[in-house]
Amino acid sequence: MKESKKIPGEKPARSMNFIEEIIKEDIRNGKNDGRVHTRFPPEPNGYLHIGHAKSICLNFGLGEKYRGKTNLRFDDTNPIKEEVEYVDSIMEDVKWLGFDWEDRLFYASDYFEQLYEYAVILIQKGKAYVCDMPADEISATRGTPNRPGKDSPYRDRSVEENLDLFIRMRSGEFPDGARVLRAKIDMTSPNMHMRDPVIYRILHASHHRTGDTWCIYPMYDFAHGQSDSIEGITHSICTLEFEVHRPLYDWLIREIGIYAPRQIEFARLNLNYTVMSKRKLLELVQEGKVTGWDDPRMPTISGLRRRGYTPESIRNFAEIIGVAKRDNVIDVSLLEFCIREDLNKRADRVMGVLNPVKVVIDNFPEDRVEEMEAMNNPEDPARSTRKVPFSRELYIEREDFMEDPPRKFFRMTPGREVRLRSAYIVKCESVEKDPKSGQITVIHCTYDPMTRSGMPDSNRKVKGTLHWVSARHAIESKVRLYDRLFSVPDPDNAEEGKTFKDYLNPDSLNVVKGYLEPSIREAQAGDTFQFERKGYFIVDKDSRSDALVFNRVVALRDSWAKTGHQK
RNA sequence: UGACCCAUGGUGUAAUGGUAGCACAAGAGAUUUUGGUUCUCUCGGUUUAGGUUCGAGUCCUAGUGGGUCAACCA
Repeated sequence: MKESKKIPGEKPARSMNFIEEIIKEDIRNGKNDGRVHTRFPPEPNGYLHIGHAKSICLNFGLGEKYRGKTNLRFDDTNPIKEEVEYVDSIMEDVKWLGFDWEDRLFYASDYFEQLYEYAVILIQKGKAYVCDMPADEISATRGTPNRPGKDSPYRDRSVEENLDLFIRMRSGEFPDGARVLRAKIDMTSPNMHMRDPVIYRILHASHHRTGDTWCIYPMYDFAHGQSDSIEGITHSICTLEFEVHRPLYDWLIREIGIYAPRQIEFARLNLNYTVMSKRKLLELVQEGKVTGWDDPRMPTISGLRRRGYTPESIRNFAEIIGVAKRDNVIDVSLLEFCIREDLNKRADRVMGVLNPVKVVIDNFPEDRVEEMEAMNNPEDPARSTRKVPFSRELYIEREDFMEDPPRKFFRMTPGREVRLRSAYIVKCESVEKDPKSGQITVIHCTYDPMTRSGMPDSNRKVKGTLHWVSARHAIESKVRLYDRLFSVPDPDNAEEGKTFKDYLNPDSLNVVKGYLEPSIREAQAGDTFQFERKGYFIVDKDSRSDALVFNRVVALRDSWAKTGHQK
């Protein structure tokens, strides 16, 4: 049966992923009156990363696509790990990605009273009991995936006793760990999560929102599904590892007798050459392996933002990688493709030399300065042009000159003409070297005055075009060249005796001095540029108008370097 | 000695019993005042064995491989 009936708001561009299929089917069947309501439920115990971005784009994207709603809900049931700093950063990141939860900002802690009442319902139904065993005993009697667990000796307490004990747990009568509330399900279930899971624990800890109001806190399993239910979530989308929780999710909602959302699991994003666990990212931050959660090498959203990734590029990335149930490792080159594609259209071009060697145009008058007109973005002529000063002494990239070049080297070499971008065609006549090191100190050239850009002779065919900057007009600035944080594709998979940190790339950051054309002076933090022939760069927040700081977002594709001729 | 989930080019992801397609990566060429961009082309895939069917990537069974589950974390 092939029905090609379009659901309003649906884009025909891409085929549907399995979650969209499910939603489409639910809409067709009139489930939830055709309503679609999702949520993004982070725990505020760390910064969001690109994997969360996938989930955010999925959940909010579904909301947009099916004209539904998406809530932002903090899953804040563990006061020991959670902090306001994280709440703030998460909201900033979701907003920055371009999503809007409107008036639907929620916290699981908003529901603590309701959740408590749900627990009481369970107790009254004889479906939950207070267990006095210490944590290690509960663990020991839970069995293993292969072996069934054993009933707790407290399993058959009366409803009255359970109620009394639970009330006293709440009132603070017992110390941490003294008792827990457990769901009474089945200690022999093949699913460990159904073996009388703990649903409330005693924690005399101050909560970032509820303060000291509570000393018992619900566990994830007892908070998440019920919160979904309270908010009227129709499709509760989470990652694969929660698949085994789904029977418990459904059981609790059924036993409490409340609206039942549907949990759907998808495969989380993995990226090569990085790590994606909050714990490991936290470790890198705490041990100073990076400068912070927003270090431009981090896969965090704040890190990518500081690196120069745009929200559009990340959303497009999330779209391109798709959504499925099989484990996946995405190649970082796909992420890089997405940002290059985006920045190619929007970043203005500018010339900057990162590893300079001096060029003297011997037949160019010493005191003359010419203003060259350069296009800001050849992809978009509407972006107009700018002036770039040209003078007798220039810098070019040291690797753009070779005295004794390999074949197919199109750049400057003695006796051969090359074009200086937006300026003149020049020819290298001689070089000066440091007698000790043999390193080239000055390249002497002559220029052809008839080949200024725009003149007829400038149409002459020359092999190479080089970027340059007038030495005396150059603006010196700090340029941070970033590379991948890890030197191996799968740092999580450390060999015996090593940890992921043993695979940190020692060359992930290389700070150099850049000599940039003067038009860059106006650049503001957050502005992105293409340094022609080099890559995309963003003005960092550390930048000041008299001391510019750039981060390299990503280098340009370099098909010359790939041939292996280089160096 | 378990339960559950997953299996399509190098990496992702489509194909909803009827021509295995797309993107990235890789390679070749064209264009180019960025060795960028753009354009063209090439390479390369259904985990195995059975079964159902006129027809199977798709359905069934078994195997193999991978993943998840034994916090009072989420």
